[in-house]
Amino acid sequence: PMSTRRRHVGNRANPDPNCCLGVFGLSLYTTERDLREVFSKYGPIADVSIVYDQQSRRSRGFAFVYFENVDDAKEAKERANGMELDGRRIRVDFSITKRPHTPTPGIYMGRPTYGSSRRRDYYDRGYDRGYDDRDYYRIRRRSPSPYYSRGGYRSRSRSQSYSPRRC
DNA sequence: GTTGAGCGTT
Repeated sequence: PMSTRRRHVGNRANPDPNCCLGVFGLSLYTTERDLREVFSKYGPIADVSIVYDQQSRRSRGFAFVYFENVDDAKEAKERANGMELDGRRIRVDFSITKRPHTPTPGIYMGRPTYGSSRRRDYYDRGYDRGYDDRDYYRIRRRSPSPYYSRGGYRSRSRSQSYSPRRC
């Protein structure tokens, strides 16, 4: 029987819920610090990264916010989508990608190929992807944000047993 | 401080 499972990269219209939110339409003057301040209202943040243009060093106007827990990411997506930030209406959605691509080494990393070398494409291609490396931002995770210890961290409704789905 | 769709290679 054929698998009905979708490809994990997903489609762009309906990204599956996950801990990483893409935030689009940012002002060029919004900083990662600003984003952390806003989004930590919904739960602990693992990381925030704005995407910068390589030459100009300016923000490209979008960013990724990594939550520790998917449920907080869901909540943040609902509440922060359409919010105004630094004079711009921001769009918030689950990210379809998980992390920046690993830079390609630029040299052939596969086995030496003698003669029949259809293998080469296989090895070359694999290097640029990296969408599934779930451990990537584990090692980049910083110490918890100071913001949600100063009272802004929303308490769970009715304090029921709550098992966070971590990512 | 461009006026702006976008899913990333510090």
